[in-house]
Amino acid sequence: MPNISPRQLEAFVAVATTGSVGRAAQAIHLSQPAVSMALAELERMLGQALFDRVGRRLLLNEAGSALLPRAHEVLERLRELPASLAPSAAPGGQLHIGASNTVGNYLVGELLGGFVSAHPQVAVHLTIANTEQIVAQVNRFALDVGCVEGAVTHPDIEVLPWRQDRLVVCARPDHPLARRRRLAARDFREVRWILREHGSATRALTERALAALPPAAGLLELGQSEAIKQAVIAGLGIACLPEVAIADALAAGKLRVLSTAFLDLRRNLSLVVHRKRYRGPLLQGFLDSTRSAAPAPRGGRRSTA
Amino acid sequence: MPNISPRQLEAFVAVATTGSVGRAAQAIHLSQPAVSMALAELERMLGQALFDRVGRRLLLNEAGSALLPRAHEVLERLRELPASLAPSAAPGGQLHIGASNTVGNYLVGELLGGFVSAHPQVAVHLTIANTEQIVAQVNRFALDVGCVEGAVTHPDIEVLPWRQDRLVVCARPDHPLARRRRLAARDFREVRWILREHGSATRALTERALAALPPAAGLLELGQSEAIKQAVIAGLGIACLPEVAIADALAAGKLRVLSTAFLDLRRNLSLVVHRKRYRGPLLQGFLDSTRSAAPAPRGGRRSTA
DNA sequence: ATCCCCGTATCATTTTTATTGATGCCAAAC
DNA sequence: GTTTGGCATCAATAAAAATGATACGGGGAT
Repeated sequence: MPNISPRQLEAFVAVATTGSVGRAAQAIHLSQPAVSMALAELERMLGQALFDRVGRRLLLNEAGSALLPRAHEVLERLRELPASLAPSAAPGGQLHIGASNTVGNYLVGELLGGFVSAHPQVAVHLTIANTEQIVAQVNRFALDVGCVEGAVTHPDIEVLPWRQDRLVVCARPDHPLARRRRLAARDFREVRWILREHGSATRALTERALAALPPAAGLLELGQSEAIKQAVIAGLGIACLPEVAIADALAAGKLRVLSTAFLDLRRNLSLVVHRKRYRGPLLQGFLDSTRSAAPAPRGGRRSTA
Repeated sequence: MPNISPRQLEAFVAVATTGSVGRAAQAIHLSQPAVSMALAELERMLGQALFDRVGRRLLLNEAGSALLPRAHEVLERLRELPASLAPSAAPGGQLHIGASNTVGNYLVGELLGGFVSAHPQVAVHLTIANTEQIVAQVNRFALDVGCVEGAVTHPDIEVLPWRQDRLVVCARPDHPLARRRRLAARDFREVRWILREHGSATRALTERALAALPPAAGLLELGQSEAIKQAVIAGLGIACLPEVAIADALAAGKLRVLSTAFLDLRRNLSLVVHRKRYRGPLLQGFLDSTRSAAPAPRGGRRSTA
């Protein structure tokens, strides 16, 4: 009775997460044939294929999906063994976190601050991409946890509410609309909007808001919130951006928020985790840190308990 | 960074459970030097000893005790991987159950019946020994679960109440005491008692009862309940035995129970499991099966649910 | 105190296993 | 139809582990 080796599991997990034998090989520092053979041997022992070979692509099939969480867990527990003996040693491992654009750029401190200071020996990898990509990577175990804006509805993904976020419409202080106290929808005729790219959750929410306004005079599409902010400051138009993204520019007097009380621009930021993902001490610790740190308004003050 | 191999864990677990490198070697079908080297390599990688070498004996030290449950769990999860893919296949593994003398001999059906019929492919190993030995083996992971009579108070052992048991005082139907309706303590002067050996939980409880009675006229000590039963039938004396052990003899009219209502001879039978033992589907299934089957009053009748 | 026995640790050799680089093969893109 | 990119296969090599023999060392017996 041949036993499953950790190398085979490692190869399988790597192939599943990267989606290709070649990338998996370089991810775990092995040659391509080694990974191919390890995977083949694993499938032979299990008596069934873990991937559907469609063309030159490997797609995780049902059996593979069932195995992936368990294999991942076994490997992680195996890696945790040495650390579990040092009594009070910090875990010291790797944590792969994904974040959407807004969160990753402007809420990094709030998201990671408490955790990294409490666990200095942990190597944290932050990947920034749009919601869809983050969720996909969490789903195939390439990321341990994601923090995104959009509402996620995937059966294998668990969504943990983190905090709320608000978009605001902003303009240069000398913009005509910026001088007025109260605004109505019809005031937004003939303005030029600057938007994020398609696929962005900020863009999606902005478009929902724009539907309630008169047609825009012109559109400008930029890939980054920061770029949009600079464009608004330069007077190229007005934009709808996360308030956390323009806090500094508001304080500096370079931007002004328009009073668009008639628009509901709030949204929920959530943490997403694979439901069957093994929550080791590191991952669990991170999730706990976000739950305890989230209610605090600012990072400067520390709670006593 | 050298990784821990399953072989090393297997060797470590085997040494920990058997208490000797040699026995561990033959248990996992390896040569003695192989186990010795695997263990040495594991300790080298962990940077600390798992056993205290006192003389020619290996005693699990603190670090080893911390590692054992985790190592055991990793190995079991690894073994479970193949089975987790077959959708509705029966688990099919090994389950090592320990039982004290009374339970193992007379309550086997009640203890194992429901489980083995529900899981035909599971190989069940039943070890019979006294309470102390069973607990010791559960504690060093040599047994998955034990079923004993005595009260266990070990910090690493979890005790799950199973069912109650009762001892009864019995004699031949033609014994002078067997003919009388009501008995008192003083009626037990000048009788010959037949007891179990020292170390037996039945013996301990019997002695507690005897302390409330007049001194015995004579003692006879036998190692097995069945032997005692036959001795009582042969008229060699009276005995205090589990009622489940003499049920058939009572029905056959070969024995009679004395009405000793003034003695409290009830005791609790419990399942004992190591607190940190990984409860895989097999072990968990067995524990569940005992909890659901226990409330049934007798073995002859089957409950519908 | 000394000898003997039992069990573990160590050593060199052999056997097995895994890894590598090269090559064949197939499907998709041009 | 040709080319490209990627996975599977093959023989050779390198690494690791298992084995049998042996050295070491602590208890128990005399």
